[in-house]
Amino acid sequence: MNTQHVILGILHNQPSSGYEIKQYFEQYFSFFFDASFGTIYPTLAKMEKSGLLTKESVKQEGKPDKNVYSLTPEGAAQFHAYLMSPLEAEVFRSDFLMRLYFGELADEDTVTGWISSQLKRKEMLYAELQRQMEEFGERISPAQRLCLQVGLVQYEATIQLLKEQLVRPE
Amino acid sequence: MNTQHVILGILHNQPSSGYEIKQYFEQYFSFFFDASFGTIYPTLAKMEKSGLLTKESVKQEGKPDKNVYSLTPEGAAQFHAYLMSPLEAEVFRSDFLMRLYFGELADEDTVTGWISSQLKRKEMLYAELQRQMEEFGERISPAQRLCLQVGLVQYEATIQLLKEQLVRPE
DNA sequence: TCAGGCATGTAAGGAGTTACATGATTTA
DNA sequence: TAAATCATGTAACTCCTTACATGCCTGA
Repeated sequence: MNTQHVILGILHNQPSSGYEIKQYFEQYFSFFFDASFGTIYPTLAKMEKSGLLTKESVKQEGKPDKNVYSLTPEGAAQFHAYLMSPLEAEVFRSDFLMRLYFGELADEDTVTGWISSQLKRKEMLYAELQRQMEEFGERISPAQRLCLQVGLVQYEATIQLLKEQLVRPE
Repeated sequence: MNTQHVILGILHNQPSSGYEIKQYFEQYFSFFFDASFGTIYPTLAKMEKSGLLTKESVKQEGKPDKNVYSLTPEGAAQFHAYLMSPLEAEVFRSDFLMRLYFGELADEDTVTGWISSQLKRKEMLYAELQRQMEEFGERISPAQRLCLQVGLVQYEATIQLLKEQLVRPE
């Protein structure tokens, strides 16, 4: 799974510009994927060149023009091929856990600082997912709901554990 | 946090060869970090060149020679500088969640297949963490124990949710 | 008039993977 | 003698990020 696959998926739902694709990432699945403009724009250009997308310039009122991309039949086929390909392993890399692992080498206050800032982050992400579940929970597909739930239960479990740890460290 | 920092941490505990460092990754924190030989060996060479490590060739009985690396004072200083630097955000990229998100575009059996293979993976990782907790739980530091616990509670929560989903999909 | 949002792009570089290449020793 | 484990390394490539560059429009 790479940026190209995600772009295919988004454009399968509706034609969009690079800017809109980035907003989509941030709104709907920032918790398990992200990509910068420095990836998105070159990827779109490459995909158009290889025939997966078509570009159309669209004029807007009170805003700059935008390039709206749509899937070609080849683009749609490529996306379905991705969905049929073997599931890839998740990538998880945690600076927080690495520091905990080597925590003996730092003083206690430093370790507590890591735990409380990690807790704060998780709480913010959790609140954002809850907001999304309240806002979209009724309208989205069962699979999309499960997607949100996976995030929610993971954050819940982590938040609870980290809170306990701060109350009675040991 | 990158491979260099992790190598510094491991060598802080004990001098090791590249091969041993890789084994260490796999045994103790494969669930939140990994790196291939193609990263480890060039990184070790670079670190030696820049004065963070010293290399010593060690002969072994019934095995090829190995290059054992040790931290220099500059290496130790660099590691402590890393521990004092701001905590970085976790990186999480999930092919599984991405597919769920676009799940309407695949048929129901395919989605069920993703869920059950994801469940199987998580169960294996969970079993491995449990084994580690039983084997090392008494001997490791509180911070290292917390590290394992974070993995355990996240996997537990996810496994439970995915199981429910397979029993009564909706 | 200036900050902020909208919009697109490029260039340089960092970090990592996979595949290849080599070769010793041990065990079945 | 073949497979598995131990051990080190390189080369090509992929993918991505950051920083830079540009410019329009809106609202305070």
